[in-house]
Amino acid sequence: MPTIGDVARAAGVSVSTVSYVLSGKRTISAPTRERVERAVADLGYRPHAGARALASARSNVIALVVPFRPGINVGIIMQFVGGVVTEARRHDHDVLLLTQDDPTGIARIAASSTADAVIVMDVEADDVRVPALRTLPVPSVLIGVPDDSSGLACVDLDFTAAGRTAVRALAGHGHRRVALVGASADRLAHRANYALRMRDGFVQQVAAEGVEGVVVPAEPTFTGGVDAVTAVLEQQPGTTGLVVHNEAALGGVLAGLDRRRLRVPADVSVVAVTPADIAAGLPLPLSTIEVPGERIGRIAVQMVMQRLAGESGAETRLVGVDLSGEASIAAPPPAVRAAGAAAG
Amino acid sequence: MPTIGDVARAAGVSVSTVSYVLSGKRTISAPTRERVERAVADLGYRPHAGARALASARSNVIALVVPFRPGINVGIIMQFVGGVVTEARRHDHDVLLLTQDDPTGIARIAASSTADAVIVMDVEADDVRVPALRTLPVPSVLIGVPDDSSGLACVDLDFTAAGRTAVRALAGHGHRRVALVGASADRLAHRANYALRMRDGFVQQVAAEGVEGVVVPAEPTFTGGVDAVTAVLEQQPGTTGLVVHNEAALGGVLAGLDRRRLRVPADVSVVAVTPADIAAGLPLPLSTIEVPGERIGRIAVQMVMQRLAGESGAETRLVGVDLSGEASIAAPPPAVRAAGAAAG
DNA sequence: TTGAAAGCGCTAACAT
DNA sequence: ATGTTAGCGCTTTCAA
Repeated sequence: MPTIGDVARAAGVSVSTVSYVLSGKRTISAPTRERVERAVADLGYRPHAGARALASARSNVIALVVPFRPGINVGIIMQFVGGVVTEARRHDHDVLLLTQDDPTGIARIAASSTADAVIVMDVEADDVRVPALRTLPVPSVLIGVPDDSSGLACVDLDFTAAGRTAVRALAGHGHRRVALVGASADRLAHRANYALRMRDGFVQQVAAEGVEGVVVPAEPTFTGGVDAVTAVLEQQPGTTGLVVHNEAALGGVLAGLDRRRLRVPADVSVVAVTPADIAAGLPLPLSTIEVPGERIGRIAVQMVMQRLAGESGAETRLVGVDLSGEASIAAPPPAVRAAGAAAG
Repeated sequence: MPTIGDVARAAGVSVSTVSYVLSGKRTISAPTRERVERAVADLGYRPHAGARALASARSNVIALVVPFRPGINVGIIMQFVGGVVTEARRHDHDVLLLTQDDPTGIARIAASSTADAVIVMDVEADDVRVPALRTLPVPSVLIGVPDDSSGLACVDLDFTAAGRTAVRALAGHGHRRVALVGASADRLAHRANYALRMRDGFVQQVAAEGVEGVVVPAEPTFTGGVDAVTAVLEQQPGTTGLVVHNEAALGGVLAGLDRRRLRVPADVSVVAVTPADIAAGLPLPLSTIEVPGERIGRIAVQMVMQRLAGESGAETRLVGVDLSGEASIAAPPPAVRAAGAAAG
């Protein structure tokens, strides 16, 4: 591999000139720049990443902590990751993968200057990693919002708004009994922040609308969705509106309804909170509140870059929600509406 | 951040002694080692990754090229990635994420000594990246086998054997008309190697058993599975055995059968080629040929480590398959069997 | 506008 | 068994 010295020799300049041509931190005469650029191209020169990191105290690497535990919706994870990697490359950074179950990973990466910053996915409300992030020698950005977000940079979809928006839409069409088919029991037990906030928004708007509502966890599998439908109808007979915040269970939910001869939306209205491509793969067009995973990943990187540039500190950014269309929302069937009113 | 010099001073030894204690490349007296280790712990010292990479010509990073294109089964991807990261950490390496659609990524990472080796996932039969891998200045390992694997290190499930095993099991139970519900048309068009080899194995064994078979692509969605069932029954009426090699469509396939009142396995036998956890999430117990994604990821890392140690060169490792149980395989229904025999 | 040279923190000869 | 020191390849003062 050629070094910066080889390039300098080939171009007939000093190594510092080559360095400055590459970094653009000094004005260089056009002829000199050209000679250097030609030499770089001819030799196929790439700066040695380690040497650069050592001299500049910047690795140009972002560490990303990805959850691999079961009960995780892999689809949305991949979207986040894709957004992070793409945006990082736009800022000339690479992404280093860390897993949740490597407890010392973050500290190791930061203390060894392997990465300039850390992005942590799937943050729990009382996440044990959060206190350590506050004292980390490199900036960090969380995807998700812990209970105590003081001093932290967080970004996520506004799940509370998602819950409220979904219920508002259903209630607006006359539904009086609604249900949230949400994250798995395991995720709730771990207090996954998105699951809690979704539930809060759902519950708040149920109260605000004066309707009845139940919250049912679902395993992120086909079977989980089928079982959730059963649970909903047992726990709250006459439910006509479903909010499904569990992409992996969505197929099962629709199958469960189908199996009971419940048509969507004639008998039951459904609002899906899911990445767009998952919704597109389902047998029915669905009214969807999109979870823009890729976009959130990109924002996380932008927040990292701001912090590496010394701008801004603690901040929570909640991406707004948007309910697309009325493909799977309609008024509840008259019979049930009457029954619901009678029961209420 | 403390440096190796700070540790040396605190322990009252030279920097090289600290370095050797850390690397274990020299025998150190017990008392000295203890003093150094204590100083390392007290100061919370971590070697600077860039400095180490510069001095040792080793970054201790493996680059992993992950596909993010649509039509990809994210579940299996995540399994590979999890296996790679876990095993890499066991060997004191970190994993850098590269995406398929960063065409210069591999060359950049290798030429800049950012990574010591590259693992490439989702290799296509005539993958354009393959020639470049042969001349890369760092070792590479492919997950998947291209048409011309000369000079390369490859690992994958033995998909040909998977196809044959599935057909053999179905034919052994008396099925005369079988179908492969495989990868998406898009993946086939790109000549994804696993899809081709699965198809080859299926076709070979269909011929060997003297039965009839069709191959139907399926989009990796619920709808894709439903549609595939329709296509199978149109293209080959009386089909009683299904081999499904498309985890994301599996739920849809079962739903499609259910919708036609075809019971599994009383009317139709099903062999699923899928990661174990996907099969576990489905409404029926399925006879499964497991795709051991995590294990293959681990093997890829082990192959990397061998090559970094200077051992072994070109090699293709095909992980053997195993058909678990007969939960969803039974003899075909008599009526159909007779019809099949009549038609054959 | 350019060059010379002092580090950055570590590894691995080369000494002893 | 341990210490000394010359680099590794780059960035960035300090000079000119």
